[in-house]
Amino acid sequence: MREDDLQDMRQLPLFEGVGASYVDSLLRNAFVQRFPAHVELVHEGDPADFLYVIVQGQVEIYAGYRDRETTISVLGPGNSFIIAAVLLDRVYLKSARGLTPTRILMLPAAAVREGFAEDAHFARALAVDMALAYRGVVKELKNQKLRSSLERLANWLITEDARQGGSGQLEIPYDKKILASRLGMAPEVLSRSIAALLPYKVEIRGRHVTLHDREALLSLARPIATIDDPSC
Amino acid sequence: MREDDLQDMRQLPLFEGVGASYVDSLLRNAFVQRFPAHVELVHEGDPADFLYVIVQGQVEIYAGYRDRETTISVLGPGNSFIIAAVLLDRVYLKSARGLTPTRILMLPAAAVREGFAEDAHFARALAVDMALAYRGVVKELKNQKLRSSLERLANWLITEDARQGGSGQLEIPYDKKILASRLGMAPEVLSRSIAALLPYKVEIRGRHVTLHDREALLSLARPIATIDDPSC
DNA sequence: TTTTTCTGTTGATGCAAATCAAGGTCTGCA
DNA sequence: TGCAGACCTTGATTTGCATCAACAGAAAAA
Repeated sequence: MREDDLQDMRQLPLFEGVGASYVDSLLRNAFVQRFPAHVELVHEGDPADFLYVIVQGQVEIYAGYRDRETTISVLGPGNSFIIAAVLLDRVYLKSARGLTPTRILMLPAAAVREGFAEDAHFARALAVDMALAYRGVVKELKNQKLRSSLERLANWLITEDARQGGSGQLEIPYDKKILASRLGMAPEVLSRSIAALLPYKVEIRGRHVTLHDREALLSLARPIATIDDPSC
Repeated sequence: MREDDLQDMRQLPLFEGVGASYVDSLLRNAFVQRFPAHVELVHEGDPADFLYVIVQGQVEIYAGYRDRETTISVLGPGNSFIIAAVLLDRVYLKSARGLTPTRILMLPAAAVREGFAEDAHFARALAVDMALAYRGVVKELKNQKLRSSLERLANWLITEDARQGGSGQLEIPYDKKILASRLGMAPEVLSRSIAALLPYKVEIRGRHVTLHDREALLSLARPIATIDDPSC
């Protein structure tokens, strides 16, 4: 790994609070890989050989069944994926592919498991990461089981707006068909749901969204902390 | 805590591989509580004051939104719940109530967090438990997003049969309306789905189920390891 | 016991969302 | 510049599931 790559990697949230010398010993066994867009990085059912950390680009986490496919989440720089499979030494439950060209840090699974046993700070960082991921999925399961398509979209818009600064102006960060899959609906339904938000003063042109009346949208969406608050 | 209670607690999977003296020091701050059926043990949105471990009885984990409610899972003896909230010192994302009278071990959250930092074996046990729980929710999310009601029921029957010994004879371990909520459907839909399984030689009388033709049911359900295999 | 309440089934109906189909728009590329 | 192939939208139709309603049977309470 090149020296300036190393510099970048040390800053990753996963290594926060972990001793510098230990981070470096982990990184010595790791490598950074570039992948073109649309390449499958991980396939569900395969043994978990690596822990992946995104350095650059967007990664879609998805899963398939029969001829169907659904997006579980879309991750960006700083996010890691499949910690649980690595820790338990089992197969991946989800697949992953880059939506853009990506730069990915790959940590050999065995080194991560050893790290968990040897360095308490690293163990804590892994556990915190996993706990956050766990709560994320629980929220998503509640989102799916308790809400209609329109409610999911409305709440996504509000949450995403907040994440992008809360100005009422936001960009959908990926294709609409990916968003539809993430929200658990067919692309056609997303199109129609967007149209259905017109009375709530939501304007969508391409990927750019303007929320002209946040109060109206809020009264439809009715977000609650235990589903929608990312800091909760 | 009484001495024979202590004996029971030391056997819990959560303490497997953890030094006996450390387990005892944890248990000194803990207590075992009995609750009558239908009592709410934990309410979503409340701060996580305790880690709960089921000693006896069944506990329904559920969540609400507006006037709706859904069952996330039903847990039994040996299972713990809300590790992630305790570890992160955040609020519970789900509520819990006993379906039967229960006996619950309650570990103060602060002690658990200290334990994670102080005892590497306990930290590992917690992390493994959390990783398994995480993978369970991921599977459930896939189950919800990728399958129809009928497919979910068919796969549940197969998995539950395997869990109960694989004899083709099984008992539904709780009310059908709880099962319906767990499977993400209205009780009426469960009734009709059961009727729809008649051509597949599934016989249901009350809570007792007989699978007369597992092959036929398998061809409908089409289970896959990354959703249905509990050991994966 | 009788009465009441709860659980589960069945029928009728309405709605949400998937599917099928066609056309328009944008993008990358020859 | 023009074409091929995406992405997205809109319309028509079907399907899956929820809802409403009524009732039977079982369990709990009087």
